[in-house]
Amino acid sequence: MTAYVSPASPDPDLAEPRWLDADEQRAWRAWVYSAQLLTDRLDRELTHATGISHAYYEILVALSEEPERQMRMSELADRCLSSRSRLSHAVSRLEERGWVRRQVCPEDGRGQLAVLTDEGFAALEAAAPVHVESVRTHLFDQLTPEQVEAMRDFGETLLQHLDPSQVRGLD
Amino acid sequence: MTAYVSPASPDPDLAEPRWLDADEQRAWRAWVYSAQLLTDRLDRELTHATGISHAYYEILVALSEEPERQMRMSELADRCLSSRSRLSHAVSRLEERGWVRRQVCPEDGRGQLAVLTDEGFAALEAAAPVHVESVRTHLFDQLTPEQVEAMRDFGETLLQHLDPSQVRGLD
DNA sequence: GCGGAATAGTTGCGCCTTCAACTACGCTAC
DNA sequence: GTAGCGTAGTTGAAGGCGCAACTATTCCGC
Repeated sequence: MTAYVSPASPDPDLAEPRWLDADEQRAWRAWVYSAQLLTDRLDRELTHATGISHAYYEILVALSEEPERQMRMSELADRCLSSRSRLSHAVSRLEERGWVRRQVCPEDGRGQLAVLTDEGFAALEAAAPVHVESVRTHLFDQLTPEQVEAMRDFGETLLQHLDPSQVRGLD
Repeated sequence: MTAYVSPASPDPDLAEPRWLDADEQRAWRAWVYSAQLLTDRLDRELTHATGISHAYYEILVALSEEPERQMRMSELADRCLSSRSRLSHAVSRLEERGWVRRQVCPEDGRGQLAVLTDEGFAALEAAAPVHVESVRTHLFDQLTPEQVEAMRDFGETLLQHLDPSQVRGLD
């Protein structure tokens, strides 16, 4: 830890970069690669088997978990880690499929409610088994219980830093 | 483990879905959220500070690590977890910036070599400190050494399943 | 060598996402 | 009540990416 000490500057622009050592590099790359491969694989399998991308699937799931199967657009965007713009476009596409419908919010005339239709719920019910099987195959079946626990710990630690408000949504 | 046993069918389409229990659900969500938030954050910080997206950055890094700073298009695509099409598009953009140049491969007339230019290398050198600082701030600074080790273990396990050929590239 | 299959890479189209500009409504102060 | 500001959500243009179709070259059997 004393091999190289850069001046303790408060401004990262001026300080010597805190480069990764070989072990950190390896850990970092293992994470980047595995995370991208896993998300790509799950998205592709879901899309090809059901015609629903993971992004759209997440929207349907979020709505289905609400008591009335409806949500304010902004809440839905936050829940799905989506920008408002992105969600707006996505809901338009889902409306075209007849899976979601927009409705003005009674309490706030500016707001919109996204409502999951019965057709949307049926589409979700059809897609869910496909998705859970992918997640089992490519994630849980590959891991020991200890690794699953480590994954949870790791994920929650990061989540606490990156977006503490989402930690509450884990149940 | 005996509470619910579905018939052991070889065909996932016919078997009862292997739903996630509450703990698995929680671990899964923590991972999905944290992975997406982290990749989004890193990509955004890099893009805003340097004008280079993480996808483009990866291409420059891969080329810079080669002895001659050049690579066959297909090798580069594999290394960057990119489709050939995607890489071809990306290299065209990087060529427009003067950071990469295409060159026919002497050994194989079908092949192309992507070559990192001096300008491209300079752009990478300017961007690297920004990126490493983001990775430190949002990842390593948040984790204990044990969590880093668990992250590596987890990543390598998944990588071994999803794309064993990439395991060798970790160094 | 030559015909057919396989491989390397590119291209155009369409969908998705981002960004900035925009509309519409609500809230507060005066 | 109305001016001004903040919030909710939408829109259109521009760029990234996947897919399928395409060209060009090499490989292989004969």
